[in-house]
Amino acid sequence: MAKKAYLTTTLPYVNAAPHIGFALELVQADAIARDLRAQGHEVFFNTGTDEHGTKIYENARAEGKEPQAYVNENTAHFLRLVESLGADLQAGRFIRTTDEDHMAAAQEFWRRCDAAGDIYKAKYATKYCVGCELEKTDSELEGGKCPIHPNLKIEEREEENYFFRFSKYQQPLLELYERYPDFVVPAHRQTEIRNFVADGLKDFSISRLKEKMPWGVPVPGDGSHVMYVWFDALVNYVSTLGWPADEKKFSEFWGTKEEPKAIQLAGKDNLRQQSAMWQAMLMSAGLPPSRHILIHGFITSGGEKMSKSRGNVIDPFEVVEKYGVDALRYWLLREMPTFEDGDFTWEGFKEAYNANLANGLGNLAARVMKLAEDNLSEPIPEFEPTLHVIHGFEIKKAMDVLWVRIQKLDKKINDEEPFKLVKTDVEKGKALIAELVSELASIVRSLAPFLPTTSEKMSTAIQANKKPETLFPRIA
RNA sequence: CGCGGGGAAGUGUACCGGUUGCACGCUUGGCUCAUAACCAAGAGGUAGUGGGUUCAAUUCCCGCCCCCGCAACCA
Repeated sequence: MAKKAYLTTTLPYVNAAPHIGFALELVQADAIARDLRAQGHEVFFNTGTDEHGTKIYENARAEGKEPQAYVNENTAHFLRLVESLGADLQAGRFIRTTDEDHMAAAQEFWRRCDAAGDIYKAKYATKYCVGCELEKTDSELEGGKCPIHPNLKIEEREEENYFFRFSKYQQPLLELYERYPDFVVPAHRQTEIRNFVADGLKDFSISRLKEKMPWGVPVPGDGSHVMYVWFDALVNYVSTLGWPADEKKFSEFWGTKEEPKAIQLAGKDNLRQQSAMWQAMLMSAGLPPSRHILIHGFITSGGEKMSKSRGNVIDPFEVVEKYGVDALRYWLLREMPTFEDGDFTWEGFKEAYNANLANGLGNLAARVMKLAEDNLSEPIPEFEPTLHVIHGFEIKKAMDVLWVRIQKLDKKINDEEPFKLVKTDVEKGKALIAELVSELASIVRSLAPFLPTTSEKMSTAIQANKKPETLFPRIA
């Protein structure tokens, strides 16, 4: 029986168009999933969309739409992104937090936390701007005033909310980090979260009054509240596996308390939710923790945060349309540091594309296969089996190794001049060319987790002993 | 206030205390199988800043400046 593995992205909130940052997370997850498959694992790949909450409710109303219709439209864009990036959903799921089974699972999850004594009602103070007719968070206020209505006083309002006993899990969380020093990757993120937890935890609110915001999962046993959006959203990581109904599937992929297996990806802004809050929720519900939380950085654009007002937003679809999926995948996986921030500019993208895809990989494939096509009478016998190439989730480093091999192969051709050798010593020349092709084949195999489409094309060319169509035309 | 990360050739990055390495870009030379590609050589950095420890610091310690994330309800 194949070993089972589980991998998930966070679920993007569908109140805006898909962001290139989510493309990064998806592609990283997909590369790791493919690498795990190359190791013989059966991988459950999860991604999807987060569809409840205030922002969505308001946006839908602003557009005069029913919330469900609104999220249906927006989710379609995310689904299209997943498909156009070549993320491999076979034996996985694109989950939506409005899916029936997920909502039922969220309610069951709530019941278990409640049964564990971790949910209680308390007063919750909110800050309300009469001008906006909205509740405001501290980070939305400037000097205690609403930046849009600085003349109006912020009103303090109180309401009853359900709270989750986060504070109870301080010690268990610290033990979890102790037990798995590589729980959060990279290590400095684990340091960060450990310090945060060690500083003390405050219980957090997990519901909203339904009369104010009905767009959420109903709280079990209390018709006047809905779950606060991310309590419901986090549960997707287990509901996607059919939890609570399918115990077997759940424990096979998610793992057990003795052997947790789930690998989660998230951006650095999500460290706390994934590696502390969600883990505490799992403990409360009596479920095994995750095994790894992989934290990636942010993509800036021209050195600045992407934002509509700055007009520097990079649209992942545009990159794919212009240069192809693998060009974008390449940039995200190798030009972007795996765990740190990276900067996208079109000039930088083009430079990297020309240097490494057109001149590097593409040109090498062309020169080797031209030699093969002209001089070998048949394809090389067999490919060597694929070895998995990503170690410690260091995607960029794994790719760097491949590009060193590309460089070496180019050098070998220059040094040993097979194009001359075939003219002076046919047999030796052919043997050398066959050697070059098999090294290319080996590189191609290792490339599959990162650039699956290109790997496929090159592999076809090698098996046919034909020079492939231009893989990556140079960008002028 | 606090927690975490980072400041190095034009740009992006690696490293253990002991002549700063790599990639892209640039200059020159070589080759012609290849996508004006490939290979070689070269130019280019007082490693944010001020102290300290040391025979010796980019690498360790302290102060300061600047950038990023978190700062608890903002997916």
